[in-house]
Amino acid sequence: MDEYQLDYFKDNGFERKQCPKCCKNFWTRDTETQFCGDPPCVSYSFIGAPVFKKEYDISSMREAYLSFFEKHGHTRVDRYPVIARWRDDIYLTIASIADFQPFVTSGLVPPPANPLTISQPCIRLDDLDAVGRSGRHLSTFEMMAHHCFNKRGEEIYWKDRTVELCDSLLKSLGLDLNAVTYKEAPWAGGGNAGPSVEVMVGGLELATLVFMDLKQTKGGSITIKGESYEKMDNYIVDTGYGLERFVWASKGSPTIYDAVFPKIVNELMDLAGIEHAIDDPEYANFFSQNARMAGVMDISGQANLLQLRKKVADSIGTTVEKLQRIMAPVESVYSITDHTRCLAFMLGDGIIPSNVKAGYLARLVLRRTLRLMKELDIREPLIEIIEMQIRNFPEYPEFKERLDTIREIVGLEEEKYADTIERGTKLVRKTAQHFKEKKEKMPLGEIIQLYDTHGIPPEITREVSKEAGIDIELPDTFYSLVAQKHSKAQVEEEETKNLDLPQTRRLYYESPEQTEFEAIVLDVIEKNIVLDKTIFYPEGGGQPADHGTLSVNDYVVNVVDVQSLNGVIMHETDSDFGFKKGDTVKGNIDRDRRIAHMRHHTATHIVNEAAKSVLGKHIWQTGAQKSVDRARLDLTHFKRITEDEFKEIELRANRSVMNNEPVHIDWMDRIEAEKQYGFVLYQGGVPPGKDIRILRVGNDVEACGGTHVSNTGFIGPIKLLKTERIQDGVERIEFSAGEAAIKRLQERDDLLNKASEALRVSPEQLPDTVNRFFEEWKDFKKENERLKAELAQERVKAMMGDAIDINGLRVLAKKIPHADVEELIKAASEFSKNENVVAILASDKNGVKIVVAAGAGAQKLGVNAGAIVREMSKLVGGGGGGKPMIAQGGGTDPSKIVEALEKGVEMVREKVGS
RNA sequence: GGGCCUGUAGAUCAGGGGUAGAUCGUUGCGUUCGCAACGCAAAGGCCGCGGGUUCGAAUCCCGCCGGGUCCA
Repeated sequence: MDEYQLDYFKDNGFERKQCPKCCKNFWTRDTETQFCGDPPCVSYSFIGAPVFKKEYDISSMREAYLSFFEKHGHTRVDRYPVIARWRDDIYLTIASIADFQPFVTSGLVPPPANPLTISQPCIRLDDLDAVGRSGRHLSTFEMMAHHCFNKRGEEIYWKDRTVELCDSLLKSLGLDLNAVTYKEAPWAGGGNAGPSVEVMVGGLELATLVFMDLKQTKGGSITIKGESYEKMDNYIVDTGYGLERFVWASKGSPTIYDAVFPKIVNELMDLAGIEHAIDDPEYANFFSQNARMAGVMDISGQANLLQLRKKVADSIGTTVEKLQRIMAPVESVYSITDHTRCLAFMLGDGIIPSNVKAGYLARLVLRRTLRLMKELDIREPLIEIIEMQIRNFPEYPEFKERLDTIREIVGLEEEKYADTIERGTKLVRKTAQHFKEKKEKMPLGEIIQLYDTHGIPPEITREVSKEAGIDIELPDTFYSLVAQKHSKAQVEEEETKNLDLPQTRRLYYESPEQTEFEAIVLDVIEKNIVLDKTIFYPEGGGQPADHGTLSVNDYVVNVVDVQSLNGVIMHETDSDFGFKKGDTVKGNIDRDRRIAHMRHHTATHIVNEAAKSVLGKHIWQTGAQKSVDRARLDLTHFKRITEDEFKEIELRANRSVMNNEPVHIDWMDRIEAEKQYGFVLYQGGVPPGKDIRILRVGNDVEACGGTHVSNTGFIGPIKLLKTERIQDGVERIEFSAGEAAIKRLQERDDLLNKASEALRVSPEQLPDTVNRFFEEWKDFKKENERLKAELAQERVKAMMGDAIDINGLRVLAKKIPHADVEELIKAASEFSKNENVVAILASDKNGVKIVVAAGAGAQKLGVNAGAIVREMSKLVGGGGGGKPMIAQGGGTDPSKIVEALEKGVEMVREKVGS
């Protein structure tokens, strides 16, 4: 491939070589260099031998990088949040280029500056197992980058300049340029691809320079890894320089953790009571060997970890056990250091822990950290360590602002985790006991079930089971087995048809009050009609489509749905009457429906703002739906909304209505709007396009494509109906606005009135009266029970004489009119307290009820109450059963009661003879 | 978004179509100068809510509400 034949390489004496180990091509200045520079072909050589002329910490390295690129014509851009709110395809920001996807990279929206430089905090949780152990893995890192967005014919710079900049940056840091190799590594990901080079120094990949110029296209002419691609009109320089790796390389310490967070590592070592001897040569040797070896292997998974331990132990002449004893706690400290930094970013940027979506990832990291802390017996509250991290980031003052909320969240999460573990431990103990008694091993399925359903990590299951006296085995592949359980077929992505039609002019934006219009039919696709312009609002942003009519002359059809396909609005009708291209149609929308939607939509913004002001800045809309008579709004919140908060939100929302605030709508450039208002704009999702519609009501500013009232007073009353917790960390508020709110209030009054009328009291007295009734009802129930028992005793006394004698058994067969089952049971069991008796009782309440009870002596003779009831019940058209001592049954045919009683007696006679 | 588990006495939980249970706690009595401990006894349940199936539902089915948990 000539993709990599750069003039820059040629002019600067580079040579292209092929690595004899991995057979990949690379470029170097140094004629001596043999290998590509990438582990496992080479191992780390920078440990103990820093590659730059001085040491940098995070801040100074970041500053050195950004100012270098500023000096070379780039504009510095502020970092984006670690939660990717401007995207709906990923939860976390995983790379600097993610900030500019999809609209900048696609060319739809111009970049905030071009070329630009940024240091973007990123979170990747894929290799969580390796963090702390490999010496180099981090869950959270800053990707320093410079990006350049080129258009065909308007190129700013491309490959040569990019490599040149990289060279000069490294040189400015004092690197001997002979030490760099540029390894060819074609890149593909996220629907894009292109050539790329990895910048290798001392065995460490310091940066990747990606030249993104291909996009995945069906039938594209270029094939990579089985996918077809074609050239893009926009081609992008996408670089990624690992800030932490640069710091590490500048220090040459045994691990990246010691290089990046020396202070926090030390404090945690103290808290864990570990002698931190990284300055001790023997100790340092352990870790540098470990890092070197780990650098050349993939260590995810237990089996691989053991393999690594063995290699390291062999190379320094010690045992695996000793190595494990020394390394494991320190590795845990490293993990905690990394994880708490991750949490500082996640919580600092407003992720609320939850059991779904990004919130789940935050909880995952949080619980993992708590587990590690427990293993090390660190008693310090987690929040203290997170605060330590936050103090360590003076460059992110926004974290300090949120500290109170973060403190509360972490406290709650710690409690929740403790609860889960306590519940879990009990459950494991019980399960273990169960299998111990059965003298069986605990099946793997059970252990998976404990984790999957109850969140108990397998390690805890093992530990607790051991205490309970049974040993269990855990396969290395435990977590992949869990994953398997959840794996399912991928959903086919819907193919969007491309209509070859112009975008429909949206009259509903131009004159939102209008309810009638004329337009020309551009196309008819089955029952769908496309017009040149429309006032019909297509479903979107949680607002349902308008309904109404379209007519030509006297012919009228109903519009039942309206959808927008890439800006072309389709009016679905309930008739296939032949509208023709070029017809002029008259359209009318259902005005009441539209107005109800508008009221609910604007009200949603107001309630959102009110909730934010009452509950806090962490409140974020995760979904919303409007209809004619109600709306719902889903918000991120870490605990239940209390009654008082609920009322306060309602009050503030209505104040906003009573203030009759104007609603401002402006079309703004996306980048401009983001700069001015921040990502809070994207409450209702991310709209496509260069220009976005900005809606301002009071303090609320959102990107919104819905139809809105022009002044809040038009909304009328807003009645909050209820809150619901739809997921952990997500609260749903339901409310009605305008006429619908009045109707809701009237309905509630009706309910109240009906309830108070039923009890003949005024609504004010209702609570007290209901309480009294309930208490009295309970008393009567008890009284009733007692009386039934008494009655049963009396009946038994009275009926004794009616019993007939069958071979020494006294058998009582009798119909007790109107008695319910409970009475029969009480009487029968009272009677059968005597040894040699059988009670066969029936009543005609609600069909037929039958109860048979046999005394102990009768049972010995073979009398079975259950069997008798079964036979008797058949006769009366039902069924029954029970125990030999007492059984119940019944049927629907009271006329057969006498017959059934005779049958019962006969069955006793059969057993004991006459 | 997709699963799985779960709701029974004040608390922790058993039962899992046929008379609602255990332990702790509570109250009373006994023993004691008194307490603890012990013994005896009692009170305490719309078996989350609403439907359905059934002669009969805490139990089975459906829906709702609440709690927990895993995955993407």
